[in-house]
Amino acid sequence: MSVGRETRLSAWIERFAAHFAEEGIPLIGGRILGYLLICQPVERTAAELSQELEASSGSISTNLKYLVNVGLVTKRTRRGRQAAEYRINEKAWTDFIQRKLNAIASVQTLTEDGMRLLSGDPERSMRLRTVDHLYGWLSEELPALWERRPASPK
Amino acid sequence: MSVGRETRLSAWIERFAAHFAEEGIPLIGGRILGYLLICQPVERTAAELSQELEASSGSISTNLKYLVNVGLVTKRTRRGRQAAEYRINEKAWTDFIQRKLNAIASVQTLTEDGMRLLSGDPERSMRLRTVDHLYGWLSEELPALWERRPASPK
DNA sequence: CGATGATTTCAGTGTCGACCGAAAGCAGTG
DNA sequence: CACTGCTTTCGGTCGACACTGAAATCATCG
Repeated sequence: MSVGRETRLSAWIERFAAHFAEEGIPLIGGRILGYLLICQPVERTAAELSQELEASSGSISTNLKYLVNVGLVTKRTRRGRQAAEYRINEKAWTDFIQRKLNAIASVQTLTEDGMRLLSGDPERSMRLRTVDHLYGWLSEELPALWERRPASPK
Repeated sequence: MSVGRETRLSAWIERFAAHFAEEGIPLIGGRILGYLLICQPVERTAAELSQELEASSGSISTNLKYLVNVGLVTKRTRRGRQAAEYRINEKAWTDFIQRKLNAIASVQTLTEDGMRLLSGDPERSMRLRTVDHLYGWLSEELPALWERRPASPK
């Protein structure tokens, strides 16, 4: 007997959340993200998320605040509605990824500073030089690559 | 009165360790890494590291094991020496960085799977599609970029 | 085969952060 | 202005994990 689509979708959400948990995003935050990417309709209130993801209202609140803060989720309030509605902000994923690439490239400032401290001692700076060389290249190429990123599909 | 070079180097090590702590590497592990990148001579025993970095023998042992495991540090034992010597393995930084790039690109398998689960429902897969599009591009370009990485300096 | 000096193991401690749920706060409505 | 949801705040719990230091283990040497 085969499992239903919704079951498989919630398993997918869990995998999705697990991935981002490894990157430091709280599990519940990752679940919200995954859920908002595939739910229908696209907007949900905090209460609905709490129900659907079986998480406390407090956790939902904290994580929504965080996600709204980094821009991945947007909050919308409407006159005549006491409940705010949250939805995915697809646009923000570019910034999100860019931050990750920058984090990698930023090691270069570290290695560069180290090289400076070791200047005049080529013997001793050998090891750092190898590492600095690599990161130097990355800090050139990653931003350049990023510039060439494609526009969203139509 | 100006601070000595060694003082500034140990401040650098601390900054270095702090950076990698954000990426999930234990503080002491990061210190070992930074220290081994700039110490003279290049090899140190666990006992020396423990002294120099003011960390317990246990922490040093655990972290060295981890670093040797991921390849960033190599262990060398010598006949007639009871103490093993540890040193930086510059070569391993390429793998280390590659793993990071792969981690980013690997989200694509996630979005791809999600798209599959939503096939036949274009309306609902809109949001995921945007994200999948971006990661699809990355999972093409990052490995390609990486292929073009420069060789180590002479 | 002790003795020595090093490393690893391990139990215990402290810290930190995710999560919960109750209480307070905040619209919007009759 | 009280009432009805919904949201945020906040104290408290729990589990993970980095770190320590002592004890066990291991390798080399006399």
